[in-house]
Amino acid sequence: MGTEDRKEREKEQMRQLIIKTAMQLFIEKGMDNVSIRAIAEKIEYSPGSIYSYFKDKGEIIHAIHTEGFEKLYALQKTLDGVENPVEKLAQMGRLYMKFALENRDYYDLMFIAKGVAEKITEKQEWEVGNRSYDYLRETVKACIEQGYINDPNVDAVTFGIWGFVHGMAALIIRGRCAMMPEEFIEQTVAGSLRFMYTHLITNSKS
Amino acid sequence: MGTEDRKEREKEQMRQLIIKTAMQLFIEKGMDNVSIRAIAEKIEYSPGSIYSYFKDKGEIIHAIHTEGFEKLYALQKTLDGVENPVEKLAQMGRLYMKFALENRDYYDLMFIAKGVAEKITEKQEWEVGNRSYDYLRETVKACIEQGYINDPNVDAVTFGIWGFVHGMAALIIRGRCAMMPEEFIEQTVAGSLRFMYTHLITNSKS
DNA sequence: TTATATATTGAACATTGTTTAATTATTGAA
DNA sequence: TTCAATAATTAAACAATGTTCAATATATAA
Repeated sequence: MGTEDRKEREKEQMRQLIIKTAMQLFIEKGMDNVSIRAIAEKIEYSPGSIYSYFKDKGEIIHAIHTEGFEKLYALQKTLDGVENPVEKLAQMGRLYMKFALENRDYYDLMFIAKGVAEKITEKQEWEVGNRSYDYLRETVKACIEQGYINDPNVDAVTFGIWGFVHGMAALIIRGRCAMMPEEFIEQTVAGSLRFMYTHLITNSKS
Repeated sequence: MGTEDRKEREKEQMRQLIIKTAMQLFIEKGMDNVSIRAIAEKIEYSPGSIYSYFKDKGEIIHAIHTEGFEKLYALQKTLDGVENPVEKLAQMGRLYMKFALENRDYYDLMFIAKGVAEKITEKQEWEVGNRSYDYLRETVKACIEQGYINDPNVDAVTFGIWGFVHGMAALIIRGRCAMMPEEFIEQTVAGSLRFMYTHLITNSKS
């Protein structure tokens, strides 16, 4: 009797519906203005019901968080064919920034928001994130090995480059760019990325 | 009759007491676990009283936020005597990172936390922050003018360097560094800063 | 059909920021 | 000093939050 299986499937469907609805509301009303009650109302269930599908609100957020990492990794994988590691690094930087600015709620949850990382205790939970980090790290490693980056410390360079792109994204997303007019941000970021890749990498090969 | 003045002074004292107490509790219990009631209890006042000194909780947080910028700028000013702009930039990076990691609650409020920047509508409120940003910008400008940095776009370089240091700080403070063991973080950051300044600046003069 | 397991509900709880009417304390003039 | 006016403080209440739980409805298996 496949009843058990169907039940399982329905449960998973309900979980997905909750996640989807939560994300919709996140985008619509901002991450901090979405209550369990609002999610429940939108799917026409009682607030209490949510708790038979998720332990707490944090678990919903964490599910979205994981979804975001899937999306980001999928984007990174589109660079698989790029042979030159420097070119790959440059493209990855632009791609990462694009992802961050076009999916601000996802990005916020993944890399900025409080109370998300804190609840991850099992190592396996970080896997989706580590996968993306390793993708960057391998590219940096190739740059070093092929003499494009003149620094033997793979981890320091990788973390630095990640920090560089994340830093700009985070400052923009969290509204810390009052020193420049809104319409200049995009070109400034583009200039920063160009500056970084031009000087950090190309120049140091000579 | 100096009664008016004294009243004013007492009011200011009370404001300071509230801010001080709030900051204490922030450090003690974490920024998100401090309620108005907790602050009130600690200073042995009723919760309602707080509201005759601050419009709302955001105003308390904003006061601490401003205090943080004063501290940071004071630190930056200790570099006034450094003549070589590259040296100054390198020291500023280390100093900034040190400030961030040793005053995580302040730093969080200043550059990461939500709902702080959003409430700042008057331009003058950004002054404390802009002062610090300009200090960095002037140093970068000097580096460019003296040929240490080979890129004419002052704003792009400044924003990029800020993003670079902020990015690492933010990732650490918000617990996104699970890919490396805790005890490696410090040396990795030091390595990243060194990498940045070595390659971005010194090399590009030639 | 009936008993058992499951899903869902709505009310309740504690905690939050905030408001407000009532109370208490303080002040300046008579 | 006394007393009215001003200011400061309080306690109670409000609405909204995440979460729990006993009661109810539904679906399943015998």
